[in-house]
Amino acid sequence: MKHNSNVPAFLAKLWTLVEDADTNEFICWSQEGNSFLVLDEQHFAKEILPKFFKHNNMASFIRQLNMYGFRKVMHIDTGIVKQEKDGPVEFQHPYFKHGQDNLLENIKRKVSNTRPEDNKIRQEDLSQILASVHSVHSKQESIDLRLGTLKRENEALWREISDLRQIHAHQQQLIKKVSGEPILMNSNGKKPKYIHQIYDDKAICAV
Amino acid sequence: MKHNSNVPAFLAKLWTLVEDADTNEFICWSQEGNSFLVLDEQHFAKEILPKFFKHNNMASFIRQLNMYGFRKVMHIDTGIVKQEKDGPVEFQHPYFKHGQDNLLENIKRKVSNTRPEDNKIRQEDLSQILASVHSVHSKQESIDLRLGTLKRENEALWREISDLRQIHAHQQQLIKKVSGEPILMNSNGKKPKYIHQIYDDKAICAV
DNA sequence: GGTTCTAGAACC
DNA sequence: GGTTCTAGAACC
Repeated sequence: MKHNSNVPAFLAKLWTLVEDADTNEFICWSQEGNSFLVLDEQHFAKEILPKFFKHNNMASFIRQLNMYGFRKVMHIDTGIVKQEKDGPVEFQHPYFKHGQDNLLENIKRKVSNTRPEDNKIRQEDLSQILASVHSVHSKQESIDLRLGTLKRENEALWREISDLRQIHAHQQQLIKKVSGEPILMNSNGKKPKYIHQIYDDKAICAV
Repeated sequence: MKHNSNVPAFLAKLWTLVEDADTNEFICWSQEGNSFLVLDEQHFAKEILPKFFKHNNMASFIRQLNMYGFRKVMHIDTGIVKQEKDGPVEFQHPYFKHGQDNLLENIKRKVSNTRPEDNKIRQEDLSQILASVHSVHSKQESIDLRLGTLKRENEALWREISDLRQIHAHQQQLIKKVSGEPILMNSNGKKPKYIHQIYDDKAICAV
């Protein structure tokens, strides 16, 4: 293995440990070479681990293995035979294989605080969204009020226009009767534009 | 200790284990009696644990302790003296005290999936809120359109009324000129109600 | 990045 | 509720 490679210290030490024939009594490659076995857990933890790491706890060793994506190899019981409780522990990683130290650089330490940060962001999002909902809801209420006012005003306007048109028609009739010709001009000298003409080409939906 | 009490099996076994003078060599009360010590972790795990539990793993024992709220007692290093790595492990719980088995019933196993459920609920809330926001937003857009339409219609109506009033006024003048008296009645025989009278007591805000 | 204590989650 | 494997988080 290249010692100047970018392989983390833990992986380099683990590789050395498993490769080293002197410690094969306690930790070694499996038959297939795609996993490693710890044969005497107690002795391995107390005697071998401190020679490579700053502790002698199997738990810390396993924590590191999991941190780098190693998985314990479960020995499924084939039928009746009960799995021996004190058998060797076996760990495996797709890029940790006998004789293929070039794969080691593919093993990545799991990065922390991805989920905690996500949760915090989610919390902030939640607050922002709630504030936004309340804001939109308030505006909607005021718009609804305004809409109701406008609608009533509008209806009143239509009624007044209806009334005014009738008055106008009656006056027209009256004037026609007395003068013989209708008056259609307003003060601007232009023919008035009726509302139904303005909206002839637009659909007016009900409120 | 009452054997018919509602104390979980783990706590009952742990209490027995710590109390039992025969195992004091491996697990016993601390001097003050407010914590317990495991003196020879390796022997304790492999020889004592399986006599009380269905395993011989210190990790499983510690997992249970944590599950019931026990905390490891940390031995702070006073200054220069380095803490011995292989000293006894010590665990403590406010309701686990020498000679006070009546307190045991206060020790509660931590219930699981409180946080996961919270997160799931939060996720569901988030989805519902987002859907709600989109719904309200859509409605707001349609109301805005409707409001714009009504506003323009309203303005056109005001203009037409203005025109009609002018026409009416001119006609009045004309009729007055020719007949000597004004015509104010519409076809219903009632006096028309002008829009400014309807809204005299209401403030009309701008859109 | 390493070590330690505690917790989550799956399985029994 | 117990056991096991893995992960979170704090501290170094």
